[in-house]
Amino acid sequence: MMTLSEENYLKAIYHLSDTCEGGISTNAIAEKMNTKASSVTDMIKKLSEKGLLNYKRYKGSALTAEGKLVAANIIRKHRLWEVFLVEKLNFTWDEVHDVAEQLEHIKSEKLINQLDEFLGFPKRDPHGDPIPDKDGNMSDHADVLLVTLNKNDKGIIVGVKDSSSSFLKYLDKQGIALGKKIKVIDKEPFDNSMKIRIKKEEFMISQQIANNIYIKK
Amino acid sequence: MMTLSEENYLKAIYHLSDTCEGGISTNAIAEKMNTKASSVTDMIKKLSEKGLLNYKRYKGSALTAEGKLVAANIIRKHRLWEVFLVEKLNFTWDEVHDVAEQLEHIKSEKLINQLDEFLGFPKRDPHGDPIPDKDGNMSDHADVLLVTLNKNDKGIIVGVKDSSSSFLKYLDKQGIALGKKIKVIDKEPFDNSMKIRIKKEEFMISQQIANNIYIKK
DNA sequence: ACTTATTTTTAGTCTTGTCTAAAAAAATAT
DNA sequence: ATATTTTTTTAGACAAGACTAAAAATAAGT
Repeated sequence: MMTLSEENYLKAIYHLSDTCEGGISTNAIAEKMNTKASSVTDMIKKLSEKGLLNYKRYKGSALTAEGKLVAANIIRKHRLWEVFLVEKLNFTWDEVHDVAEQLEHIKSEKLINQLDEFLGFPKRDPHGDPIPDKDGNMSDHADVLLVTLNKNDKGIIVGVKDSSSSFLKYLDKQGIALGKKIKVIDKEPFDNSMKIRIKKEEFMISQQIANNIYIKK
Repeated sequence: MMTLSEENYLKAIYHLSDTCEGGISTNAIAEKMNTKASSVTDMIKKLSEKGLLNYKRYKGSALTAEGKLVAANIIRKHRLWEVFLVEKLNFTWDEVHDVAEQLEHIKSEKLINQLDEFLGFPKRDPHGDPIPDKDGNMSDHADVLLVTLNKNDKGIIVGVKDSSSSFLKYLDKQGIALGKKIKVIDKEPFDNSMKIRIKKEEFMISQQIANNIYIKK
């Protein structure tokens, strides 16, 4: 049986593996977990002994197949609960994260599979992130970041990279939501800011914003 | 903020206060919590310092008003989740307890109030136990145990005292469910076993069974 | 009342997960 | 190549919550 802390470490390492290739550094984990490197070293030893990750002193860590499966399962739970909160309990997409962070640790196979069915086997969470299946497989974010589009390109908004409450609230205010059609009216080469059109309305967004929105072309 | 362990102690003491009047003994708590008396002493001190219960060495413990409120809130969450599991996720009434035991510790005011609304503000959980409102008030079990009925008495099954999986499965097998009309055909004075009728069907039940079923006359 | 039994508390230890401070290994710079 | 900086690990300590063993307070028995 997995402790709460172990689960959180696995999840963090899984997410870090997405961006960085190769072994994950102890410091990177410490930063993500808001803890100290020495604490990470201890936990890494423990997870390593359990066969959930591979690690040699002073080299980075990498999840084993089993470790990945456990992590994907936690993420599956997190994202299914997020769908539940938004679709059934009227939460907004910027409110769900903290609660899902708790719910993801509830242990019951039946619970999560029934929840999946109850929600109609959703493929994405409210932020557009893919929901892994029972075996940890999920449709990749093959989609592209808005910032990579050029003048006159069109697409559909399918996800966000940053799920912070403040970012999501900004999007709500601008009328930027998943599923909306978007067209790049103009792009400023100097700072990569762009003028976009959503539903007849045109406005400017900075590169920082465009860098956190996924588009399906 | 309340730890998981503190919450479980409060809940246990709250439940014990239902049956026993007066201060709850350290040993009684230890037994209910499956732990040792010495551990209970430590926790009692902690809860006492937090103003959640009153205690003097070698005397029993009793929850303060605030302690009761906290406990009732945990029970509220537990029972609402049980309703959710049975009504929405197709759990049977003997499967819900362990999962609800985990879910009851999720911290989010909004979550529980939205869940309450989503379920249609239920008044009872799947075992017939009353669900406290936000202020900790709940309709009492003014109902009577089946064992107290006499020959030819009639009533409606409204709850169970024992919620163990084995007991609930036995009831399912016998066709004994909440809401069913019941009539006492005969009662054996020697061992208090009774012959009862539910839906034209008559059968015998022992005192032990009759002692764990609540009836509304 | 005084001895015996029970209950409760204290004292000290253990585990998990954290921390700080210092040592060791690896990476970088000159 | 050697000195310096950065990263990682070790060593030792601490808090929460549990345990065991023993002491202290209360209750019961005769």
